[in-house]
Amino acid sequence: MIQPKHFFPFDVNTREAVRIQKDLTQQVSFSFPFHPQEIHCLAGVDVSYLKKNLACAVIVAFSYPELQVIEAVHSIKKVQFPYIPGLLSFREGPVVASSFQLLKSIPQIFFFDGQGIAHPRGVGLATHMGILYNIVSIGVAKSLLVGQYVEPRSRKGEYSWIFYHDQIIGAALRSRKEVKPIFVSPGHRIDLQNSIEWTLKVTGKYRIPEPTRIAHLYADKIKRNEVEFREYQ
DNA sequence: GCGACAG
DNA sequence: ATCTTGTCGC
Repeated sequence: MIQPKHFFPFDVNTREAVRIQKDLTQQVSFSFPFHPQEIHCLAGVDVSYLKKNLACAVIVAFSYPELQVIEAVHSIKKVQFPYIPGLLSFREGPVVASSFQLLKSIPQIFFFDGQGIAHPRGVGLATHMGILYNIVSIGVAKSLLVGQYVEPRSRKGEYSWIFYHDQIIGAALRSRKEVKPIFVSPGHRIDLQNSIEWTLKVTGKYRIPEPTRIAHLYADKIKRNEVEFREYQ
């Protein structure tokens, strides 16, 4: 299984959380460790809520390029941290960590529902988890947290940079024609250009890339107790 | 002080 | 994130 460098920090307050992020931001890497040809397994991570403070983290692993589901795991856990823009990982990180313990596959790229480095301190959920597990991660958010961008052209695949403090931190990517863009930024061990390219490679006819979209659908099944207990592979 | 603000 | 059906439009 994929082991974290250390256990996810818990019982931290806002000040400590910010301190941790400022420390983590210096550990981000942008060098992709794989040859495009050797990518055969990807994953999508999504967190939803069964009740006000009862979260469910889903991780779905896919074969690439077929994008067939190889494995799907989930864990349910009470969240102990409030939702504060910029500190999402301290709220959802613990549940995601629980799901990681159940994952047997070893995805080479993880897509997260949230920001990568397009964050006030450069450490969004994707980046934080990426560093903690030393995995390749990409942040794919449905809305912007920080920065400014000009509307990208309407064709699928078009994108514009997201600027923050005169720095390019991500891209507003048109994942589907005529539809609101998604906000892509490197999580860890990957650069922006590759983040955009890989996101497009796993994007079909929907605005949300398949990994994250399917993970979200699994969460819906769980809410309706329609979880399939079939063992994958 | 005011407004912004991932999921 | 979540509460929620049909409906307008490319």
